[in-house]
Amino acid sequence: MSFDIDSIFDKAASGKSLVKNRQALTIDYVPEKLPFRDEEAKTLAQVLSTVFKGARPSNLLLFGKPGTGKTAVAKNVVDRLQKKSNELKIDVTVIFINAKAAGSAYKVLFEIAEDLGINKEEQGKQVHFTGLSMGEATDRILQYIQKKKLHFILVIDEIDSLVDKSGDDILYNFTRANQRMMSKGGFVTLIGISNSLTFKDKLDPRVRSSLSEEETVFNPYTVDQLRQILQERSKLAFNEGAISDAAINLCAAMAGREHGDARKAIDLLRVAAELAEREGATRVDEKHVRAGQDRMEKDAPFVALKNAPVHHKLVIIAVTKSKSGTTGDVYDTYLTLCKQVEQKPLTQRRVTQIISELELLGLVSTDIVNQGRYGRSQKIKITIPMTTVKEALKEDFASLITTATN
DNA sequence: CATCCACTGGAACCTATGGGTG
DNA sequence: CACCCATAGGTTCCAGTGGATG
Repeated sequence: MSFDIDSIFDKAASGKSLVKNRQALTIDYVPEKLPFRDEEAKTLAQVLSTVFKGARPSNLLLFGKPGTGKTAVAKNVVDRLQKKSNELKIDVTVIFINAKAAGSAYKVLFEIAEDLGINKEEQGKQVHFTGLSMGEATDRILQYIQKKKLHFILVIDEIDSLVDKSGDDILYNFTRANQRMMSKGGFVTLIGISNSLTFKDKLDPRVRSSLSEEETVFNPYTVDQLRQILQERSKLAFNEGAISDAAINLCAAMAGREHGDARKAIDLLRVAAELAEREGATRVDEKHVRAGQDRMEKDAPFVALKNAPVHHKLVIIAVTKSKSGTTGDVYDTYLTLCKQVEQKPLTQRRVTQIISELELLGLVSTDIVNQGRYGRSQKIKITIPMTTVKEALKEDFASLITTATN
């Protein structure tokens, strides 16, 4: 067992690492300069600059596919705005929230309150992490803004997930609040960032028109742009000569194949670098990028499966064991599995729901088939190799899986 | 060409958890 | 104390649905 361990440690300790700034390869990293996004940044800055004249900037929506730089541009501009406002001694309160990371609508409100410092100051008017109604929580926040006459810029990243989960009530209240506060000195500017271009359709017309007073669409990067982005990022992240041009080009090409997702490209670069370091290579090459791509493809379903709740796992096993793969058949198989492991089975309704969740995760694929007189159903297939399933589930359901393969 | 199967998928409702206000 | 709140993860109920079959 001890064959290689010393040499692994030695390699790591010898300081011959390829990466000089690992931070630059993470998703959270916001670079100083954002190539190919000057126009968008300029628009955003122009809109927000109104605040320095003491007036309310327009609300703004930023659209674009994942990895097109929306969040980075917003963070970048907003950071500078804050710095400038400190310099000029003009009060601007900026809060940046990721609705998806926050989890639920209420938690978004809670985070806003937390960041504003309401909970430290306002005795009896705090926004606790549970217990209040949404309306009450919103009111308290708005009242605070009004009382303090705050010039408040609220950036909501992944705003679509907020609306999906709990409708546009919160947005409605925030946009409407401006009309009430107008004369009294405080105001709220909302900046929404959305991945989905159809996001606006889900909004109430009143919210829609006031939320998208201005709009900016982020187009995907071209492969060539991705290449340049990766090149600049590599200069920050890697030591001189620690990555080949070919590797960068390949990264760009792979990520650009679907739509120019810079995040994916940078992820891939990072994974490739890790693999290269691990094998003690002196620089990152094409083969590491390929291996990285490979690993990312394999890892995602493995992790998803391993962390899935018990019944999701059982459903997966049922899918692999089921003969015909129709919903009814899978459900029957699932029922017997439940009996074997002494789990209380869920209803069929819930199981079909789980199946569609698994489909979203890409673990399973479904086709609707019509057997006329014999009804209409889904044909469900696993889309990942059996070995992955076995590997991921062996701890929980070793016995079921061995019988599944026989 | 109407029928009718075996589901699909929307919607309301339920329960537990972890709280709140007056 | 009585009664209210949000959320996750379920259940119950039920109106569709597409096309092979009689």
